[in-house]
Amino acid sequence: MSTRERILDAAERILRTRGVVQATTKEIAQQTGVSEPTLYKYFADKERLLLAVLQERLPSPARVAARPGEGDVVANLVELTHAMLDFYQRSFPMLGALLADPQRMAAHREAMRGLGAGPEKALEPFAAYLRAEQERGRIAADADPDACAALLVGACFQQAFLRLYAQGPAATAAPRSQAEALVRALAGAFVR
Amino acid sequence: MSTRERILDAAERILRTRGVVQATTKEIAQQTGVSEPTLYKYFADKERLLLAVLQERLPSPARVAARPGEGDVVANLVELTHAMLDFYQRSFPMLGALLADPQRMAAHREAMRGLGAGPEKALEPFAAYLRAEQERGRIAADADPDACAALLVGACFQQAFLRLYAQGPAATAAPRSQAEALVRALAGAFVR
DNA sequence: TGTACATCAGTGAACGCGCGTTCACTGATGTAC
DNA sequence: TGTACATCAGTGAACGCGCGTTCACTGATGTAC
Repeated sequence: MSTRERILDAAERILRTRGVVQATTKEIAQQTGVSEPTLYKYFADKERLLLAVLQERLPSPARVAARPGEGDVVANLVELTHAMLDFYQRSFPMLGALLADPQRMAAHREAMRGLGAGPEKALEPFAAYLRAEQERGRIAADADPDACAALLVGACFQQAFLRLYAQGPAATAAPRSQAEALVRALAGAFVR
Repeated sequence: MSTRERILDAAERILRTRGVVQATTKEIAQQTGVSEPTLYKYFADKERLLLAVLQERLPSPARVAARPGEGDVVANLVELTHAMLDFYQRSFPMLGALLADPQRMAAHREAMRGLGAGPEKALEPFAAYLRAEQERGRIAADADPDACAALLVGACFQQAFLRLYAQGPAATAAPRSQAEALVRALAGAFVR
């Protein structure tokens, strides 16, 4: 693995487990196993290093795997929701680096816009799946796929935060039953 | 207003608009209109000052105003949801100070526990309202008030974040139509 | 009422530390002939 | 094949700056007699 990748790995790990405050050049270099000047061979300054971590290691969530029309709609949604809970729990600590500094957040937003990515894109695959099932008539025709996606994904987002808040960086994964409860509560609204 | 309050005001304002990174003792003192040593007359160190801001200025959301049994359930929920969107949008930037440092988050959690408060409490009034309406038969008996609250409040939480991400610290308030869409999507599940 | 002293909010100036960053360098590997 | 040089990843040591924090102090207000 290239040194650059190892640096990003180390920085990501520190961001996740110890927060931006602790993400010093000294710490990142140490965890990478190189000297501090080496960081500057690969990144212009610390800010660019952090932005690179946030761009390259804050991926869109695992692509929605469920195939519309196959299996049970509720079961598929539970699967997706469970994955989403896990995804947000893993990536939430990194959002701290964005919220800690609006200028950094703006820089990240611009960079993501150039790539057609960003946190708002996390809702889309969910909404797309719902729309596809709707076309197949497995979901009520008057349901609002975007709003339903916002409800489910939003709940995952917050529940992930609350879990992290309660348990800290070493929080265990949310149980499947939590995803089931959320989907069941929503499903009454549109599943046929 | 006491100096202590003015210090907290200034620190809160900086946290909201410019992030923890910019929340230096120099900046806080300047915005308060006092010298830096004055901060130490009221707080043992900077960390305690920040914790005080996070404890005293990250209140529980406006108490749920809707009276169960009165008015229209959907209309009441829209009102609450709209208020919730606004509440999270205003308080989200301060979460950055918590996510930036897990130790700070742990300290905050312990302090909140002592007060019987914390971010997980934001769901409760919502769930309580739903339960009360359920007892009155205005909501389906088999609905899950806690899960429904998690969906609605969670969506507010994430939508507030996305709005801040897109617009920065000076983000405008979410339109009522957004609250309506969320409530309508969920209401099909349980409103009688 | 005046005088002597105590209390207390607030300050200017200084301090040390740790941070991000740069400098001049080394040692290994590749390349030309 | 050996020799001379170029390239390049990585480093030890140092630097300056800004941060949080402390010191010894001031000036206003309250209190006793």
